[in-house]
Amino acid sequence: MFKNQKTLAVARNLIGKILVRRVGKRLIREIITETEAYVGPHDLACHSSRGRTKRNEPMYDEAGTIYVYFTYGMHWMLNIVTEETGFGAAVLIRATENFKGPGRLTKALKIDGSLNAKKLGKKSGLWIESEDNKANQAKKLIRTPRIGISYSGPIWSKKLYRFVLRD
DNA sequence: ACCGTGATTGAG
DNA sequence: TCAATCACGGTT
Repeated sequence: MFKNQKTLAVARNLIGKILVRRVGKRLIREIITETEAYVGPHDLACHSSRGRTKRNEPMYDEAGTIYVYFTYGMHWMLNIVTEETGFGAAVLIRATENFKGPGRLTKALKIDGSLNAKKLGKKSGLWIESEDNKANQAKKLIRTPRIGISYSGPIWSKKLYRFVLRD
């Protein structure tokens, strides 16, 4: 699903799907309720817009790669890489049903830099359940501008690239 | 509205 | 080197 769709479509379609995290023997299953699309190097809010750096290197790997980075001295952000290898686009998972906010989500699911650049799947212990669920079939989406990216200027900061599942 | 917190970045 | 910034969250 990450390879064959545009980043915006991936962001939209991830809403309502189930994010699964293995921590020890336990599986945490969470319905994704909020995502944001970072659509490529032309998108001034996207990390790839300023070229390849050590931090954003995983964004240039194949679709389905996990891109986790640390910000504000405290928080890990979880992204899934999209589009063609070498392009530099991703979807930020901002929240699930029980964990609102990207920093709280990663904390709850024990997601940190050790997952960076790994692939979604059983091996890494983080994946998306392929089956749709009821919430996905009946999903009612709201689109808004992305959060916390005012630095990207008047055009990109206004794009409706954030998707939220209506409560 | 303000600030903690520390890695990352780009400028010098 | 170094200062500014930051895809946040908790508190005032």
